Amino acid sequence: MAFILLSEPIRKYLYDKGWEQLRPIQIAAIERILTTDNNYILSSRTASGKTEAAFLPILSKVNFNEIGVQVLYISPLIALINDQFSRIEELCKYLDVSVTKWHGEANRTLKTHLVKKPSGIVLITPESLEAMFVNRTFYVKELFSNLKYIVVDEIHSFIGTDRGVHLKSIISRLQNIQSKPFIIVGLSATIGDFIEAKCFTGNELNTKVLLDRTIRPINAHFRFFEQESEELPIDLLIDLYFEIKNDKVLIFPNSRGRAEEVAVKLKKISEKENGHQNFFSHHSSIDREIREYVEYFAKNSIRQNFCISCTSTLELGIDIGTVDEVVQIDSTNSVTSLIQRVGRSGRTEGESSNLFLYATDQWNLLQSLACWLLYTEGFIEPPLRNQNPYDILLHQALSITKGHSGIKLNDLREQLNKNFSFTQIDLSEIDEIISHLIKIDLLEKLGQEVIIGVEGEYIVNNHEFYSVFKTEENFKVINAGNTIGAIPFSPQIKEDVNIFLAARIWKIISVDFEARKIDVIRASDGKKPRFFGSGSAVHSRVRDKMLQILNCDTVYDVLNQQCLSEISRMRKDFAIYQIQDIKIDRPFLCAKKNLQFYTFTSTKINQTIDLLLDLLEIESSLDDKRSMFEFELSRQYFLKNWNSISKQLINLDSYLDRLLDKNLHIISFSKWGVYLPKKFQIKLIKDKILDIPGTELFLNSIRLVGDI
DNA sequence: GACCTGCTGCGGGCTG
Repeated sequence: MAFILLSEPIRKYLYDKGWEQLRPIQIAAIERILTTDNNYILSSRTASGKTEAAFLPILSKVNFNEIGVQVLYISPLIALINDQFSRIEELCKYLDVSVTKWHGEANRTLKTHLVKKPSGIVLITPESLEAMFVNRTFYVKELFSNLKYIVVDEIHSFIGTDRGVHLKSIISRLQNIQSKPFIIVGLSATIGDFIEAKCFTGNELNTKVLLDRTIRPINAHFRFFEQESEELPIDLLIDLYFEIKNDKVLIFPNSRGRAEEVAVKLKKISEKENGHQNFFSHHSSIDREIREYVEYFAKNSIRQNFCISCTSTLELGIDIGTVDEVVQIDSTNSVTSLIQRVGRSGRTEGESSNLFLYATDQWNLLQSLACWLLYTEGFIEPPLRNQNPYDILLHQALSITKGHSGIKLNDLREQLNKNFSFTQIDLSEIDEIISHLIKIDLLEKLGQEVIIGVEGEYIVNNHEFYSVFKTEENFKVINAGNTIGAIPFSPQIKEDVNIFLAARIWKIISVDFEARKIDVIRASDGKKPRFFGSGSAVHSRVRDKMLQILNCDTVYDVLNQQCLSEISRMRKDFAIYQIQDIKIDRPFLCAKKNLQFYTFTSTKINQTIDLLLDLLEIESSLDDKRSMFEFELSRQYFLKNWNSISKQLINLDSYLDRLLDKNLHIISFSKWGVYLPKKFQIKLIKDKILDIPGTELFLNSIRLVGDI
């Protein structure tokens, strides 16, 4: 059925390709896209043919003889655009349709060709679209006012993020210049909840989800090697080496520094054992060319084995070919992340694949097991709902004003008000934000018009303006004129120190603070580089599961003997609290020197409680990995205050108000939030860092058990 | 001891 619906050239393409059958998601997509005008979210795991599922029917349906770009493909990564370009171009040869890459590193001459004769398909990033709206408002209309389809790849990576709100706003602005609305097709990995995904099109009711839940059978193996120093246990590395030496492997050690440590040390072991030398590291601090070489090597090594030690740079769908095994060292912070990483292995249809989960301490073992169990139960964290994106609205207000080279105040208000990315924000709030922008000279009012103000010019004319996320400042690492990568400054960076980078060892020869350059030469021993960063939040379901594991006697067959005995040691430790009901009982211990309180709840709720304790001037320290607070107080004093803590939630606004006076740093997580009126900064902090309703529910339902 | 993502316009120098 599906095959017959496709146009003649597309059928020829399939025939030439020798595809004997289409995948389920492709059949469903072809039938629906070709026979309805709905928006669609195509959801299935990595490498299940989602790109073709979208493009086979779209290319069959669209008449490319019309003037203007007909199909716009939006991707979160340049690397993905380059990957997809060759696939889409191959398809388009059958139709005589032009395909143009448009991103910061794409060929300018080809971009100019497109502007002269707008047609066919364009592959672009959200930031490049933003830049076009800002600098070439006229071209946006010429190019994109006759669009038929927008395809958003890896849409899950945008959902619940600032970048997603930004992209939604851009799509809304594009929809505004059409005479007939375009259709949106989102491509997504398996996600927990589709409401937010559907909202991405601006028309939830008219957006349908096509879901292929088929998952590959995974054999999980847990291992435990306690880490006693700063470095990974050598036993762990040796055990790991013998597990992976004859395979194609991805290792996720959770940080850039550790990724380097793992790559360098495994390579050393392999040297001794006369094994292969294809050990690489892959993360944001490694130069793009070197990363591309690693990806190229992996994709093209049919016979040779390899091992890439990486961070989340290899979580998204960059094509690296077949991977036999995935190794996770210490726990992911979410089930979502675990699913993404597992999805990278065993790309051959019907084959089961191996997952090794190493832990270097008890709490990582417990969290890792909790994530794995939730994964097997089918739980996935629901995406965050960004209810109050005042900061992104502010950014878009500047973008629209700059793009129009001045705009009537009423038009600006109206454009922001009808933008479907900001439906939660009232017109009166938009007015307040615009007035504030005028007050701080980012905008200037001239009669009925607003233009970019004196202070605003610095902001909008900087290339940092096109993105809504912040980036750390880096020092370039250079060896004999070749860039190895770029790392953020840390006290460790000084002459004569040896560091790992790009799976090699380097000695720092000189540091140029002015030019932000580090010169290095090869060395034979050293230490992993240090990186500082903020962590990500753990969902309360993961913490619930951790407590549940501690409070039962199930013997999990994925655990080896060592892991089992660690878990039973923890169970023994927690048995003293005599937990009856894991939903409400939370362990409380009066130790020799301090009080300990285990919340077993989400990172956000912990952070909110931490703030409430500050407000009450109760000194405490939060260890979020253990989900535990420690206090150096008497039990009586703590309990007296604890009972009234939830009442303090109403004082949070005024407390945050005072905090913002003292310390602007607390809003610095938001690139554009720093320019908002204080009232909105407070709302933003409550929305993004804290969880007020969750904390209220938590505090009102739990019961302390143990030394009570 | 905690991740990742993107980037215009303009001018100068060089090549064919």
